[in-house]
Amino acid sequence: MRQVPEPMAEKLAAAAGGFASSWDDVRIDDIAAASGVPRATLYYYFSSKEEILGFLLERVLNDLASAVATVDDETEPVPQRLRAVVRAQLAHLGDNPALAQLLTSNLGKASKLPDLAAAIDRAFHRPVRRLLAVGAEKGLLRQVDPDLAATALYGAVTVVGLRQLVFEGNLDADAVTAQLVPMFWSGLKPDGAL
Amino acid sequence: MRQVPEPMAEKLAAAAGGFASSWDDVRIDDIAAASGVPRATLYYYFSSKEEILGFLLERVLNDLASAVATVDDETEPVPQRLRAVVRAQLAHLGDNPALAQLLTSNLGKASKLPDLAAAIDRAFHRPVRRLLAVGAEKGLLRQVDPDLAATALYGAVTVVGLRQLVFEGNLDADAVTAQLVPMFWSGLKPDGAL
Amino acid sequence: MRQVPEPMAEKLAAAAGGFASSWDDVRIDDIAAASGVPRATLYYYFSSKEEILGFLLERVLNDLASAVATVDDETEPVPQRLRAVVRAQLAHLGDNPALAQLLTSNLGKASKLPDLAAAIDRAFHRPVRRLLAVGAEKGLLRQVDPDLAATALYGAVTVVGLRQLVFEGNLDADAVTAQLVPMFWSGLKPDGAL
Amino acid sequence: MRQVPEPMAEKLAAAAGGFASSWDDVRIDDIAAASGVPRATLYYYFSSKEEILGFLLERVLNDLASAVATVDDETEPVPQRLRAVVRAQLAHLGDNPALAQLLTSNLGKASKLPDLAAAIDRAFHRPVRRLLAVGAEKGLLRQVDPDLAATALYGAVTVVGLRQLVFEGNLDADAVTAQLVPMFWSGLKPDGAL
DNA sequence: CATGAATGAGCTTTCATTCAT
DNA sequence: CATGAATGAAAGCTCATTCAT
Repeated sequence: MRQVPEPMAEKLAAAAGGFASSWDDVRIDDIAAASGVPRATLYYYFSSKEEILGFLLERVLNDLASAVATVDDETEPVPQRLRAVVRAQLAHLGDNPALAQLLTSNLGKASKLPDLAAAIDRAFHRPVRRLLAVGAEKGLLRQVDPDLAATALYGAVTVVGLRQLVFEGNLDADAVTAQLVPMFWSGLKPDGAL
Repeated sequence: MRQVPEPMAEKLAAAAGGFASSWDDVRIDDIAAASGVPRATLYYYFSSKEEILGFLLERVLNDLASAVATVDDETEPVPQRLRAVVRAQLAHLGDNPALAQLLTSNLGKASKLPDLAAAIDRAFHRPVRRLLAVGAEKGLLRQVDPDLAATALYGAVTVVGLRQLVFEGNLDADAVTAQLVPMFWSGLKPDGAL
Repeated sequence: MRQVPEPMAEKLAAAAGGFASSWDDVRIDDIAAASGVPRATLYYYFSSKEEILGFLLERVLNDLASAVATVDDETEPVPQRLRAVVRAQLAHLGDNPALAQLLTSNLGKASKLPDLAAAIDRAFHRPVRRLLAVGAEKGLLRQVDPDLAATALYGAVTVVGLRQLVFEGNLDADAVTAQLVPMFWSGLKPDGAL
Repeated sequence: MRQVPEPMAEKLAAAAGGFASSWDDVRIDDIAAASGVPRATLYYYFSSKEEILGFLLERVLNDLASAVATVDDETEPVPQRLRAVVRAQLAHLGDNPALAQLLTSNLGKASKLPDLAAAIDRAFHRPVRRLLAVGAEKGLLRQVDPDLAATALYGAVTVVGLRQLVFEGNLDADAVTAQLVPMFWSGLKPDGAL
């Protein structure tokens, strides 16, 4: 894969907005037409259609990782940080609905896109995992396996987010955060129960 | 779609074990070869490849719905019922790893398989949603949007379950339940905190 | 490669008449159009374009081998037999000009068509080699390496034959035989010379 | 076609050593990589890929023509001259195995490379044809059509030579000459026969 | 009811070639 | 003079699907 010129990367990312469905249903011709980049030029920069998908997904995941890093203020208390991270992830889903669906619809291809798993980890799991580890260390939260808990949060956040997008058409990050975070923070049990 | 003879349905379900990857990467020939059902015969029963996927997924989801219904003892207290339902879902994932991955990898096709969304709802969302509604009604748990909470649980359960399957190769339903359910029940906050 | 139905084999052989040039300049579409066999059907029977070439060439070489076997009367004296064999080869070239050129133009692909070398041996080299071996054994001709001599005859016959086809447009097997065989039989030296 | 700088010509000729197979299987990129001449630079000097082939083949044929002219001592008797010419042709084949194969594998393109036929004539046919004409004129050899005989010799020499190269890996020009020339000079008939 | 044979439609990919620098 | 970047124009091939038996 050659170094992709930034204007072209942007054209592709913009075009990806139209590829909500399964990547296999998207033809190279569609990508070429939607992005304005000639088919053969795509193959000059990418060596396969799959590599284009990988490029798009990694790009959006890197964006998310940056966004999360930006909002995560280490001077804040852990609960607020957790809320901020989740909110950033939801907001990002809401801002990139098509790419988010593309990501979810193509997790099956993750094995063929080895870097993808790492990018998902960087964008979703790692920030949460670290937060949980720090919190647990300081006694600021219950002892849980940070890995499993981070995965559970990832699943909950993405699935809830996508569901909103699919059924509502848009995603109000604040509203969803307001529901989701307390559920994770305080649990389902009624106040006062064990 | 004609009524599929049960022996053939079982052959297909068994063969599906090999189709972990994206459904589009599976050729009709592969299905025919793996199941022993001649290609043209598949077309006698199904009208398209997609219909085969739908059949397989609905079948496994109906299994799950039954399993969940079986373990959900309405005479038990809500927390135990929640635990039993989650455990049944995880156990089912562990027993049908390939189909579980097939399901997750092909959520993107859900729009083309309208019955699929309903089957997922029956198997995953509805039992939890009802439990949460009942619990909330009786004041047995915190007020949460049952729909959103059920979705969050669905996401957490399936993503954690698949992650175990992919990384560990198998899924210990009891162990994962023991971690996941308290996390949802009591939340992440340390005992005594608000 | 599936068993090719005879009608289709004939359509292909007939169509090959138009493919005098390099095989690489012939597109699958051309073959489909010229033979009336749909492109996809060609791929049902052959697994690659190269396999089609191999099929055509082996077919014509098998024809030639049969023709040679038919005219080679073992009760005749060796010189007459040699003449008959060479004449049959030239006549065959003349009857299948396009395939003959295809054969010669694609010797470079022989390495990829392993059976081709064997078919050439059966059709051209072996009959001559045997004749030379028999003749030499009986003292009916000069001691020569039968292998090399057969190769030399093969080269002379095919190159002369093709040259006639290219420059004259047709090939008079009798006339060419009448020139070529004495040259090989009596040599270039003048009568009486050493 | 621009005047090709000699260093580049040599690089190309050297690189051609790797292109034994059909010219169509050689990509411009391969030529660029093997010769070290950038792809676009090739297009600065040649106007098409075919022109590169033509250049290479004419170059080697001109070499051969020179070599033949050098060894053909007009003061020698015809038989010795014939032997010397054939030996020179075989030696040249042995010294340029890849280009020799390239030439033979691409005779089918001769029609598109009009100069090629002329170059083959100069290198292979003409010297022999002239010798035969001179010999016949002086009664030094049997009356044969010089054109046909020269073609037969060309076919025999090149096919035998290439066969040696392919099967033995190298070509002992003296040994092959020692077998081939007597066969052409004295024929296959046993001494004393008609 | 089941199937082997056949095919239309369309895919990804390749590669010779051009051109701005 | 020389070249990296870019692309138009196919090419080979695949595969879901149909159909005669």
